[in-house]
Amino acid sequence: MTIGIKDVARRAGVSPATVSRVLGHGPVSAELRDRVEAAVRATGYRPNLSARRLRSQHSRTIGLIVSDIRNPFFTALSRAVEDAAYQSDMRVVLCNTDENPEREAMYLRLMQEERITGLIFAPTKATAERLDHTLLDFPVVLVDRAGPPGRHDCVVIDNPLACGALIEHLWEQGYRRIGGIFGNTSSTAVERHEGYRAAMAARGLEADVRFVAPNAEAAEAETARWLRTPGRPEALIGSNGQVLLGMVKALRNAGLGMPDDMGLAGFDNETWTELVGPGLTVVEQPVLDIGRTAMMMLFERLSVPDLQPRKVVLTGRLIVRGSTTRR
Amino acid sequence: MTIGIKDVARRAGVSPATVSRVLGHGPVSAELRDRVEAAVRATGYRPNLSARRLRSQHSRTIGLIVSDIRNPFFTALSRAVEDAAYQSDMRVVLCNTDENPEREAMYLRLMQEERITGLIFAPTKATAERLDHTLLDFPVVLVDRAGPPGRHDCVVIDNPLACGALIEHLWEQGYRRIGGIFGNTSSTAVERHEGYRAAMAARGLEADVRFVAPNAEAAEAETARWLRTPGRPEALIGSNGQVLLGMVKALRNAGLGMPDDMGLAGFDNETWTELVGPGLTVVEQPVLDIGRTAMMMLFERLSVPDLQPRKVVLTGRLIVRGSTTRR
DNA sequence: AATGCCACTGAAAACGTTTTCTGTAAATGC
DNA sequence: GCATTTACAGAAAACGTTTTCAGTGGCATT
Repeated sequence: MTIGIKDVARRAGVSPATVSRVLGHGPVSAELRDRVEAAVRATGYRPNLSARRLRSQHSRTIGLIVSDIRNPFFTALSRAVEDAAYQSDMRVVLCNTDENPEREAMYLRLMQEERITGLIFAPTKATAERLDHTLLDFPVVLVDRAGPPGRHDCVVIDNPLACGALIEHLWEQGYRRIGGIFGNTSSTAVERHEGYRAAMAARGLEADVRFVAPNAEAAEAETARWLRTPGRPEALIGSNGQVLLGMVKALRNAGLGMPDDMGLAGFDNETWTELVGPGLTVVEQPVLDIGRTAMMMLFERLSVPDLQPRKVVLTGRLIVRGSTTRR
Repeated sequence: MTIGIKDVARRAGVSPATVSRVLGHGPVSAELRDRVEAAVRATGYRPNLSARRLRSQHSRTIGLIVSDIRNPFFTALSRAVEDAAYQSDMRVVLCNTDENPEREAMYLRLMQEERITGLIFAPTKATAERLDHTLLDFPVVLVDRAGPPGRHDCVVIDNPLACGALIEHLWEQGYRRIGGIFGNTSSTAVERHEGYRAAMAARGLEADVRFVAPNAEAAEAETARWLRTPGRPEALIGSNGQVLLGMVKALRNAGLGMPDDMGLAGFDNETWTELVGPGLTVVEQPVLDIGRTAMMMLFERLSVPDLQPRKVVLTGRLIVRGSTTRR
């Protein structure tokens, strides 16, 4: 049916082995190499990757499991990973879990069946804790979210530090009653929450928080509810870009202006954050670096499998905009 | 090394063929089926997809090639495609071309090597014209962008109509000198440009357009330049979400307010469009429908290969917001 | 009691490659 | 000038499945 390496071989008057060697940089004389290359062009031959992977026993594929590809943080991440992968002549298979542990399990199974060479993974808290690298036959690099210490390689940002910077900035701007809305599925939100709590406590301020599913709809609903309760905060922080987006919508619907009616700050320097109202104060995460670093760590682990698990901590950058600067 | 179907077979005391049949819904007695299933669980067996694909000669994989995964239109599309695919127990392999024909060619090659069962593709003008389904051994559905008429299945929106609605609305709001910024790589931008031109001509208005690479940076630069020239328009339209984003930034930098200093409208109802300034007037595309329809068409074509190429035209929805309502 | 059919099972071939193993001729070392 | 290495080429095995082919035994039909 479709043309295979044998057809090319016949046409070039050589054995299939020789064709394979030409394609795979084996030792072949110049003359035969020319003949084979001509035959490849003439026949329009395309290698069958399934056969190649089966025989050679490596898939040259890396898996990338994220919680939501519609979140710009993860799309940027996936671009970084993909670009790095293709430079090493590797494919990427990308999956969305919607923060759903069942889907995470299903995709982990898929990754095993694909016999991927390595995985980059942003897991929910639940599976991060359960995740056992001894059951997986490929290395894993956790990204954006850490698991239990010392179990997996991971690359994250310093969330407590970043949250501290956020609170310090709000404090300097004169905000005192500062509330927070945090996601309820990721270890990252937990860390940010702890950073928030510590920074508040250090200044003798009282913490006031809500937890929501980390998407805009949930965050908007929760914020709207909060705004209607008496004694609401003077400023709010949101634990990621999607949450922040929901909060902005709620403020807008409530007719509250930033920074005076309410200060607002959060995480992820998404394109729209500089455009909305007076601009949103955010902590920018070095997404591209996170992606590239994750790939590097993966490759290192592949070449030296029994390295100690390493944790790389990058740092976010505070971008101050009008949503929190009231004087 | 890793456990295969033979190991399962040995453990269950049956032949590999029987195990395969249990896994693949073949006819097997209840007793053996139980033994095999127990053995599968006990061994933790995971099928090898490469081997399976090689032998069975179908990959159960559909390809999705888009121009930029960071564009929310395409991420939404990819979610729709992915969800539909997984419901039919198919995988998706997703690729970014950056509107670069070389990358398009490379990914088309990859798709052949993966022996995908079908492709959903948003091509640049250049490759849409060259694309020859007779050279590809899988069906293709073009999406968002049409090729030469009658060559491929495709699903698009009615761009001239949508552009007409935009111009009509601006006309009603009293705008007369209306300029447009259009992408220079896609057939979609061409259609929108033509729709704009026709709608302007129908009202005796003079067209005034610029073409840019369809990304925010290029659009911002071009808009900034345009704003500095004398006799600038009273309103502008942008041919997609990224272009629109760049235009907003340029207006903001120039200190021009909407809708009075400048009216602004365009395509793609991205999350931020309702948040920026008085809200942006946009044509919303039914992305989810586009994705689902594309998958449906692909499946239909797979079951009835020699259908005539069909073009499905959906319609956009005009969402009027403050950026163009000045009274 | 012979025949045909059905439901199930195993042996073996097949999928399209890469890799190992074997062979040959030329080149090199003494 | 002989032995040994080197450089290349082909035959055949192997990768882990699915599928074809050929039974086998039981049951129903004549």
